[in-house]
Amino acid sequence: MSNNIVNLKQLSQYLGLSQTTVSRALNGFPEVSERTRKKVQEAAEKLNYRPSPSASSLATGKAKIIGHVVPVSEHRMINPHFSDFLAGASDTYARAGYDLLIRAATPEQEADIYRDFVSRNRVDGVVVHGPMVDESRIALLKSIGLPFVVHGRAGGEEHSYSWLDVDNRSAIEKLTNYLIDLGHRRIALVNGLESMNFAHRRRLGYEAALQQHGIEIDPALISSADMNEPYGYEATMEKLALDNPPTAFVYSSILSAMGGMRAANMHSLRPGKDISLATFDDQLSFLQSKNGASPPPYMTNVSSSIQEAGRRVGELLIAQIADPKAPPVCELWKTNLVVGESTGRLA
Amino acid sequence: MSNNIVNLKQLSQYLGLSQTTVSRALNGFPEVSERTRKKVQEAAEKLNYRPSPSASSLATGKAKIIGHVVPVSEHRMINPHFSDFLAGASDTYARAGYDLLIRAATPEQEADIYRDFVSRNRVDGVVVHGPMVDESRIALLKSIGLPFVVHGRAGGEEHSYSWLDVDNRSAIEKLTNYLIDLGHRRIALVNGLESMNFAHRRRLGYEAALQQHGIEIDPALISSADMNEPYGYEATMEKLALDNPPTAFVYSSILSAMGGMRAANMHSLRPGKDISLATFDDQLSFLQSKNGASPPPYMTNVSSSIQEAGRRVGELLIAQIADPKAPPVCELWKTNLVVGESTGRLA
DNA sequence: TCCAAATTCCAAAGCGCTTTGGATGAAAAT
DNA sequence: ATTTTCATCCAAAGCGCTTTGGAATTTGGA
Repeated sequence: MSNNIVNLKQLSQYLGLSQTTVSRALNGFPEVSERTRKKVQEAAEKLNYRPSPSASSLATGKAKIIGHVVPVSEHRMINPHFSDFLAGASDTYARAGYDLLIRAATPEQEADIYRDFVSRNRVDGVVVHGPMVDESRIALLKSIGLPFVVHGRAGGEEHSYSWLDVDNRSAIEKLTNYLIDLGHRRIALVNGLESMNFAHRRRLGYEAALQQHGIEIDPALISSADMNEPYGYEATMEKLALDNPPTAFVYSSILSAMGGMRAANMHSLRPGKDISLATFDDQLSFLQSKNGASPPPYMTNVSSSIQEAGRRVGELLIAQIADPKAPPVCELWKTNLVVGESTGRLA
Repeated sequence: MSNNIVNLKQLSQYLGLSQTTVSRALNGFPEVSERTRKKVQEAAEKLNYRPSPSASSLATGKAKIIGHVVPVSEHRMINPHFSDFLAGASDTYARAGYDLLIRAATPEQEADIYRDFVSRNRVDGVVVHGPMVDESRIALLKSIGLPFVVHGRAGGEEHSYSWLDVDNRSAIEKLTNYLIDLGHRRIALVNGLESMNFAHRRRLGYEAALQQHGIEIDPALISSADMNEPYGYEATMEKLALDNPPTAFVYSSILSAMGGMRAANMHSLRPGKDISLATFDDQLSFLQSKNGASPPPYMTNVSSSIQEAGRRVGELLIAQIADPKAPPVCELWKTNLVVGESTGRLA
């Protein structure tokens, strides 16, 4: 097991060739004969040659790294959703020879970090997480020319940059409509932070469904916050305590839906009988059983794999880095309604 | 808003100084007068100078990056535990001017990746996740001289490298003893993968508690697998179906404990009355309410913040990188028993 | 006043790679 | 046999930073 570090110079001396030729042989350039190329490759293998990333990055201006800057604010972006996204993305990156770099930053630092990234090419591109309704990063990234793909999308002109999003609006509309079809009229929405675009769109879907059926929108039935279990619990408890409580709940995340289940248990309300619960499901892996049953298996949902989204966003970004002039790619993923046991006809 | 990229050469020309002096002024070397240093700093600020990471990395051999290689195997390491750990670690890194790099790898690739990391200093150090009972990475990292800190620890000689671990054995022993004190004799252990060191130690703690009270260890009451919700559910259901089912359960993770709660509900067993559930709790943030109540709040547990662990491991690693000759630091974190409502005296 | 010791600064040599602009020799064309 | 091509290969110039080994200037002691 030799840990000897060999550099290009030594390798080329060993081979009796110039650095140029060795470099070209290794990087697949055509102006080197196949015979030499093979010889070079074998020697590189044998001497355990590995090019220095900083040196080649310095020479080429390419870092072979993709950046993720995650806000460290009140609403934490590093959560189970994020790790599942990463799991998908990092897999794509690894296959393509890219590394994944994470930088924690306060929202105020974020712009500066992008500048830092691009000015000295620490990374070749970034993925933008959690676009807001009022999003400023996109314009910034465009202006400084750093390749990026947005997970989600902003409002406004949508085809001027690459993004991958779930059709949040129609997903929640579907879910809400289903509950209405079951006879429910008092339907609560336990939403994510509505300053974020995805939550905003979900709200629109919810409202559209109600309006289509002439149901009045009751602000008391809607809440918006960072999606986690305790929030789902609190929001559900609160609404169940109303004089005229909802008979059905729509959750923006499986995490808050779990809190909702807990609240229902607390009130001895049986999901699917005394109360109906439906949720958007990101197919978080820690809730996934090997045999593929969607858990909690009895929960009515619309779902979309955030891990697959990570994988795909990675692909889009790498493609864009390879060809920065290519037109932006926008993908809108549809969701399917899966009926579980947590919803039932209004008694 | 100038995005002009200025390099050292241009900055020094602008200042009428040599690159040497400018570099030294910026990096706080003593052989430059305070007056020039101030002038240089102001100019750097004004021209928006940012040193190129690849260039300085090439020149110094320091990457200012910390690596995390995560296995992409059957048992996914990228899970809510991991993201919470990252949240802590990345915060430490950001403060110290380090970036966090993640590389996904199959277990077979892992050794090769470490070599790759060190041979061309892509990273300055790594954190080792999920040490196994039979751990080979530690010896490897020592031999190639890449600074590392282990989250958890391996067996064998323990003070030859830096680690931070929870006292898993005593934690689970405490939990089990508590259940025994409540009168339980049939106690199940829903453990993590026992090829991993932490789970192995937890098993030892469980067995120790039983043995202290002369309770026979029943293999049928013990299971070991990747810790997630469905597994917790399945394992619990399975054991409840035994002829002589357990009256209490110890879970290795809140994730599987949640599955256990679901199974209990399924059997209409009221936690704390008909059945007792206790768990190890990593204080995952998505289960944490703002006001600090530990959720599910009614669950008896021993807990330790994995996010804090991430923060601390980051500190240890950065300290070690700064002074590679310093002796290894080992921290063993104790846990406290928190009695909730999910456990009760055996009826 | 003069010389030794600080103090402050600089030119130039790397770090390890890529890439430009030839050079060399062999094969093909005249 | 002489010129043109083509296929191979190479020397050397960067990429942007750090750092070595002095040089120039200032300071302080005799």
